[in-house]
Amino acid sequence: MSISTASKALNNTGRMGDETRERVKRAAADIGFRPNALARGLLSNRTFTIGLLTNDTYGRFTLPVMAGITEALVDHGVSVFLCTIEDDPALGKVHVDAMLDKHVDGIIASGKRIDRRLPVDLSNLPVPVIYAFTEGAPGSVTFCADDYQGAALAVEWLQGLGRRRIAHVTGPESFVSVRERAKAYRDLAGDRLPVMYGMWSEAWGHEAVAQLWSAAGAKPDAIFCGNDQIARAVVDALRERGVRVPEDVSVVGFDNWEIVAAQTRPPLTTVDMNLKALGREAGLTVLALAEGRSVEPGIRTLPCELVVRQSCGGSPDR
Amino acid sequence: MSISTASKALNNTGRMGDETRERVKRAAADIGFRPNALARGLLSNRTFTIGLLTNDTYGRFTLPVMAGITEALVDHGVSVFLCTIEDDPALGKVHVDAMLDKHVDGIIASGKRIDRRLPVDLSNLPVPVIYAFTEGAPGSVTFCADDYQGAALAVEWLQGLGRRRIAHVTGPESFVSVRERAKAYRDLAGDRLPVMYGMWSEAWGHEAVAQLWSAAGAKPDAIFCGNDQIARAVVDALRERGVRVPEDVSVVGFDNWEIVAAQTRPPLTTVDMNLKALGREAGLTVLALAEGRSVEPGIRTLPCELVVRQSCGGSPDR
DNA sequence: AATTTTTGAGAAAAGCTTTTCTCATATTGA
DNA sequence: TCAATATGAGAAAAGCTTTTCTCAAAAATT
Repeated sequence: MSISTASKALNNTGRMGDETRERVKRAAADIGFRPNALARGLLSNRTFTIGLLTNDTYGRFTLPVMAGITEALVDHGVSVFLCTIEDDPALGKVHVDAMLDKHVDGIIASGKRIDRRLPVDLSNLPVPVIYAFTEGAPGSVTFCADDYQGAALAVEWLQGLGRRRIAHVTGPESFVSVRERAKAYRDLAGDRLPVMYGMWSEAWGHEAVAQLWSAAGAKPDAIFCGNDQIARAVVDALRERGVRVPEDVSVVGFDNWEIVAAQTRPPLTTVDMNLKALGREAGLTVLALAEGRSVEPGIRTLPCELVVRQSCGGSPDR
Repeated sequence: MSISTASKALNNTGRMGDETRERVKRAAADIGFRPNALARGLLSNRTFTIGLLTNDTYGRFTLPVMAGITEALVDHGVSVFLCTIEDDPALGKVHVDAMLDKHVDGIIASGKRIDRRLPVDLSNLPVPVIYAFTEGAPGSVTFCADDYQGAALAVEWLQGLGRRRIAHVTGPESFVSVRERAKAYRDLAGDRLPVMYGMWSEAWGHEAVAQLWSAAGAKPDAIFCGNDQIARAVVDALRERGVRVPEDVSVVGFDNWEIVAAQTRPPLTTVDMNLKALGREAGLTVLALAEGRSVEPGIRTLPCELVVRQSCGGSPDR
């Protein structure tokens, strides 16, 4: 039995008798033959390997993205190198070089905010690069969540529950995500209340509630928060003041960070950015690029969805 | 110029004139030559690639471990495949097979608790396997944190601050980690107070405080918590009751989960399991195994350390 | 029955390095 | 000056697949 015959039998290629083909396959299965992906890659220029590059140390955003990528690609036999580069360009270069040496089929760049570049140069690489939840190079394909739409979802939900004095407590104005969300808030909730920019911390949530409740005049009946950590703090601060959530005030978060949203009392209704779906799309897209299919460049925006828990009233609570 | 001469020049091997060697190196640098790791691996049976397998979806434990592995191995040119298998054996097999096909030099199995196996068979693999923060197969090398020592650190710290009625609010007794920590607590703090087993949730932290403060008799002057989430809830619950932390009661957590420990008011003094160091050791160990060096099997326990913030009093607070 | 077509299987090359061996030239010593 | 040694460089094989080409035997056609 020649090597080439065996190869053709196993790959269902070439011409040969059905009986021979079967016999080869059986023998291969018997001895547990697994073709060497390296030799294969050497020939085909495909390694069924991609790299995921991120500066998101805690994995808050990158892990869901990664889960989506893996889910989409594992069926295609693709494995993923995860490289967490803090904000160190030298380290970034080392990792990228390592990936290139290993001939990854493509690279997905990700991060912790959509308006910052990774501290590493990904232009003119010999492999396709696509961006997911981080700022992409011009002319590249970039995936990100639709902050405006997500925020609109939140505000409309509050309005649908009859809330009319909705406050918006959010992160630093320097984030585009923050500005997008604030824009949706202003467009929909009017501008009776100013947007409260601050920090991504619980401390700011407490502080914001203190400001709102110490101001003169009518208090808000709903607070739309820029992320779940702020929302959690807001809920805690309200409880400490004896304000009931959701009876007196509805609170919506952003991110659907399980670990925060589900542990808050009451659990947070919050906007989910569908990062897993984003990862899935990104994965499928590098794969397409790697296979030589062409893909329209540009920014692809994926819709968010609202996860309803109990911090607003509405359906899943009493 | 022959290919073999070039190879020898670049690898500083073989005999040749210094001038030739230099010339080759310069030329290689000029054209940006990078040796193909696949061809290299085909020959040397080393791919400078390892797999990290985990069922820890949120990356709470695995990400620090991964950071350690990467940190230790990136200098050796090793890249890491991250495979998150929920608790799905089929998915696990797919991922392991994919890694084997790609001829990883070794596999590190990790997880979210040290007394559960990953739902996948890693015995009789053609590559070395080591375990980090998950239960290993008999005869394997396993790394884990020293729960007893970590807990002792916490209790002794409280005692050093003059606390005498120390309570222990922790997770489910089914976890060995919980039992180990409880053992240290009992050995050191005596058994005036029963260990309070419960769940890994904030709800349990609140509940436990309610139980402690509704019981008759003297109240605790310190609470050693089984993890940071419980600790956080305990701190919140105490504050709600008007009990001052750390003036009236000191609280220690476990895990040093930044995102919880640092956001708690006051920030938590807590035990850090040094997962990054654990990852580093694990990485270096697979590498050793991959290079054919022999390694003593068994369970290696790495010491925890106490991270002092403000929830106990003591140094970094007023 | 002789020739053409079809069919099945093997040989060889390619993909990129590294390593071992061989060989020609330069150098040293007698 | 001639033989023996040292030195530098190239040829070839190996590592594992896949693909293209070649070729012999079987089948079909005239």
